[in-house]
Amino acid sequence: MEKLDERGNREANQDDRGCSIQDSLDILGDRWTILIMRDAFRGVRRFDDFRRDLDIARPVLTERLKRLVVAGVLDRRLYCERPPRYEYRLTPMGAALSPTLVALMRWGDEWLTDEPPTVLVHETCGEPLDQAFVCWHCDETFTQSAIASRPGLTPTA
Amino acid sequence: MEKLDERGNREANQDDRGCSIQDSLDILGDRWTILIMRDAFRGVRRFDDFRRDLDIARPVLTERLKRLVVAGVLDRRLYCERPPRYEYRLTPMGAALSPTLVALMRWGDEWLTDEPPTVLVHETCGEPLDQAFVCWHCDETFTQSAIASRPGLTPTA
DNA sequence: GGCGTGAGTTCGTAATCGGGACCGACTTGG
DNA sequence: CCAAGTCGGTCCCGATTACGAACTCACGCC
Repeated sequence: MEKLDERGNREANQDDRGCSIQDSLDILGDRWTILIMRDAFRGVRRFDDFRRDLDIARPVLTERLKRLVVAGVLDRRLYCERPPRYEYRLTPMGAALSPTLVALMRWGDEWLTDEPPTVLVHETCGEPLDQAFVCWHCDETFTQSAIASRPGLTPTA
Repeated sequence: MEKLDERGNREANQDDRGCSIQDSLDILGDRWTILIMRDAFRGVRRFDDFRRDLDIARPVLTERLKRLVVAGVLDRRLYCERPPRYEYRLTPMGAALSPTLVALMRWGDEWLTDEPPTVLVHETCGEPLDQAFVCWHCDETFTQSAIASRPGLTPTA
């Protein structure tokens, strides 16, 4: 089980265990969950709205929502006592997924559609935003290259 | 099938069709694909290396790689004629997924693990990088809020 | 000639998905 | 009071899909 790389070192334990991408996918990694989160970002909160919007089978939705609540990305709260009705809201942990969703959306917009992409705009000026990497130290911004990752992910194609 | 919102407008056709998150997930949206892409970013290129690293069933891996090649995110090329051996490399389209993978990794690092997160460093200065939104117009950078999205995704929790 | 390896395919079984029916609590309308 | 509707589920069943093990094929090594 102990995996060694070609140089004989133990791979930075980013690997088979503790890889945070793997961990994230343990929560988000099926055909529906990310779409549920997308809807949650859009403001969808109620069971039947998710169901109708996604056209997902009820038992599956029930199970997914339950998992997401347990995982801590959604919060199930009573919004009406009589009759008891629940709504699902993003927790801070769930809201923190926005960069992921945005990245996914931008990728799809850029590579998968011809239609005009969804633009995110800066509220204060109305100009389009971009998602990028910043180095607060150099006060530099770049969209992709010049990144070294230690350890793990190597974004150089 | 024509869906109208409460104001009677046709929802910005971002919705049930043409949502780029949905489109992206049509390619990436199962338990394995994103992990395959993560490995590809790490430099994994050969069938059996993917298989061993992910501990994925062979037929499933075959199918996923095929889909990814058809989708255009991986390129299958012969790297040895006799015997014929193939390797799978990221295309530009595949490499463009790095922000998504990074976002996912950072989310997992922040919310799912206690271990020290993987830091991406700026190659020229060695200081840690951050992923953020930038407004080239205002020359401002922010990590989350103050974003209005037109149309679709509303990242306000 | 026998073994090992890389890249698969085939097959049988096990888990998962999706659809439809049903349920329980309550509201609204007559 | 009774009927119908809504919301948020659960239960069950048939169809997909996943997974594991075994087999294939083309070679390279000794």
